[in-house]
Amino acid sequence: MILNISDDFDLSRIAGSGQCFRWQRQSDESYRIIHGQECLYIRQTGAEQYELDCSEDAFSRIWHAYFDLDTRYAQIRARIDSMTDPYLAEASEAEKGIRILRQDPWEMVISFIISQNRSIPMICQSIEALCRLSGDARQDQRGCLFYTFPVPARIAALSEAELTGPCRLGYRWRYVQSVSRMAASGELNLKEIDSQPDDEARRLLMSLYGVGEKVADCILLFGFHRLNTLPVDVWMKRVFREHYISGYDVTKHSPYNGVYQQYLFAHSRNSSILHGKS
DNA sequence: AGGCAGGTTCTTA
DNA sequence: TAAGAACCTGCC
Repeated sequence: MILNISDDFDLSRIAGSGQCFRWQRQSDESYRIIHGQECLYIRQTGAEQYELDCSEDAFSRIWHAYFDLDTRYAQIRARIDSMTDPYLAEASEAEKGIRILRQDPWEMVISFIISQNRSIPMICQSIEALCRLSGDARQDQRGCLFYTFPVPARIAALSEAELTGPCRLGYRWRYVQSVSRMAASGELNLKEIDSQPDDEARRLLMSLYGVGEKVADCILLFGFHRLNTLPVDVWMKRVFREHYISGYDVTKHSPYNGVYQQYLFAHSRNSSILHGKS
């Protein structure tokens, strides 16, 4: 189907934003996206026009929500005051097109535990191996095989050798196993966490083995769509150090601290790659 | 070849 | 309560 989107929507920026690890750029410029039991190919075909290889029905059932199309990111950007916050204004203009996807909470828990101390390509490799090992094989619209993200019990059933070998989790394998066992037994209930306010949900996530502040915040922002959550990693520390000497005012950026973080994070990485830092 | 990376845990004071 | 070491692994 052909879709018109007038709000911010940039596939390559979303793909590179560090929130999703199962987007694959194809040779024809489209992206293959795996989400739940589904696989989607999407390609930009005009200024505001996109081609999706799914039915109208599948789009309104699944992908509309996944891309968070009910949220107006241009409006969220418009709240930024370029007089008092020139750096965020610059970053949001440069990185316009990023959205916060509504991804599966369980997938986000495991993905961000795996993400610690690693680069994006390495995270993608590990997740792909994990899905290949314990997800369900399915065939996509183009006849290619893809693997769904494994449910807790399936990950819990994997051995140390499988988690450290093909999945290359290293010392993180214990974290992944522990959380998977808890989720499989019901001791960890993500729906229940989702019903809690931000600070309580954060506290519960941080009680999990292998989940510290940064990972908990990523899960809140990308898994539970808590748009006011501000994950702070080395890139954000650099932003604060170099551009917010007198302090970063979270109150001023509420309730969209998480969205603004995405602009600042992406801009920091992109300009440092441009200037050959890193 | 040794340091470092998008982080957390565990140990020690 | 806070600082420091250890941890997988790949890359420079």
